[in-house]
Amino acid sequence: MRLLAVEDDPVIRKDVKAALQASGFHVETAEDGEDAWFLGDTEDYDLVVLDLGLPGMDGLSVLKRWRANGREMPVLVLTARGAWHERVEGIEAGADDYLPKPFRMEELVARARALVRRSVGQGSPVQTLGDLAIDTNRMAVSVRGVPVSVTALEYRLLSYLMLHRDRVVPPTELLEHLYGDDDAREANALEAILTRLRKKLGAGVIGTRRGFGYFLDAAEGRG
Amino acid sequence: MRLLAVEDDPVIRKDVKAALQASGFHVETAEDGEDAWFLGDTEDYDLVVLDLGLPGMDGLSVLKRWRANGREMPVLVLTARGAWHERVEGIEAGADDYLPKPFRMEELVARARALVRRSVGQGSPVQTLGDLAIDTNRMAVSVRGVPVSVTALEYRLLSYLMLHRDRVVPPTELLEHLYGDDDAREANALEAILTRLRKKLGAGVIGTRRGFGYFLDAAEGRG
DNA sequence: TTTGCACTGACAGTTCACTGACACTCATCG
DNA sequence: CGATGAGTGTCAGTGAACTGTCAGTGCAAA
Repeated sequence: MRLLAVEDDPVIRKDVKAALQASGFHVETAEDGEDAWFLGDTEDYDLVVLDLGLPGMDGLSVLKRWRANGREMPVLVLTARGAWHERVEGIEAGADDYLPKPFRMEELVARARALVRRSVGQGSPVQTLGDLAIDTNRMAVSVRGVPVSVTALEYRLLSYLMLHRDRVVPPTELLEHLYGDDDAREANALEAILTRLRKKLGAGVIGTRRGFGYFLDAAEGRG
Repeated sequence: MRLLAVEDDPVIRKDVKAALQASGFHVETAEDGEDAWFLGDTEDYDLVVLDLGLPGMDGLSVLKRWRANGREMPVLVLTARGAWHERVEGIEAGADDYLPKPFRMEELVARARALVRRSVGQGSPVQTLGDLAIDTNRMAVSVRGVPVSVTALEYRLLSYLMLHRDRVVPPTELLEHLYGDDDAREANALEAILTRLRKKLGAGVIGTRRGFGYFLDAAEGRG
């Protein structure tokens, strides 16, 4: 899960980042409206947490410009306490949820998860790409219809690649997703998981772009 | 059965909670629309009892937002006496049943049970999966037609797995369902119940997906 | 050819789930 | 009131599955 947190207060920003990272998000941050707008417009995030009170371009304007440019990622807006007009304007500008300050970190995490679940979990719980199929309800994986037994880490790695099927995912990002910053492992741990997973799935499912990262190979099985 | 009761009047809330707990529901409560919406959007309930007259966000808005977000749990709406327009609006907003105030607690319990039964079993109170059969009226369990005597906790665990037969249920969720957030037990308590239950049901009924959770094994007895 | 990233198999430590034993609580009954 | 038994949580031990590390190999890019 790739997430952008936009918050100008360095203390809150640090706390928010820590809490979201602890619950498995890969968190990037922006401090002002200009940076936020640029990142949100050029990068692909699964979720954006956006403070409305920002220096430079204010949050509402950022959100409106994203939506005007067709950026559809879910956005969770942080508003000052009691600022009802901000909430209404936020919803109208295209926010998917709002959270009034001050808030407990657990609440932020819960809402973030709910938003992601909602945006991801629409439609069939079975995602397919080429010969590969992942049933996110049963945590089950199959290739060409044949069930493949995968472990917890293997499954998380695979579903992350499936979620970001449209790009090459760097190993650092995969490591962060699997372990978080807290207990970092060596890069080789990731390679070990990949080796085992490839042995189970067969060749050609997970591709490598040397120096950049890994990706799901859609060409396999041509469709 | 996990249930959310939304009611601002503390006296009624207490009575409702007591009555529903006495009939076997695990009851959580919310006092205003904001809390209700958040809980209903982030937690998984088997039933919601919702008073329409609430401070903050009113009940109808809460219900509409749940449905707009794809939350499908059955909702029983409580309306003021004679407020016909509220009932109509409630049904249109996605309520599954309504109950005009004042009401007798027995009636509330009866309707709550009916709603859960309707949403779970398609009319029949007996649900089957593979060799397993659960009679939700009698709280009776049988395997291959042979009655099995189960305790209260075992039954609740089993019926919850039956309710969510289409997915793997994490142990944390099972713990929440069995005990609620209030008095948490160690994960081992769950495993103890599972061991006893499996001994009664025989092998192959309840499956484990290591690192994810538990599920009812439909393949057993093939049908 | 050189360089360095990526891959692999083997191994060992760790974690996870399961299980039996025991203790505690509570209701029932004499 | 005390005995009894069912139900259930906790503890501790076990075995198996999982996974990180290591050491060595392969291979792509420059």
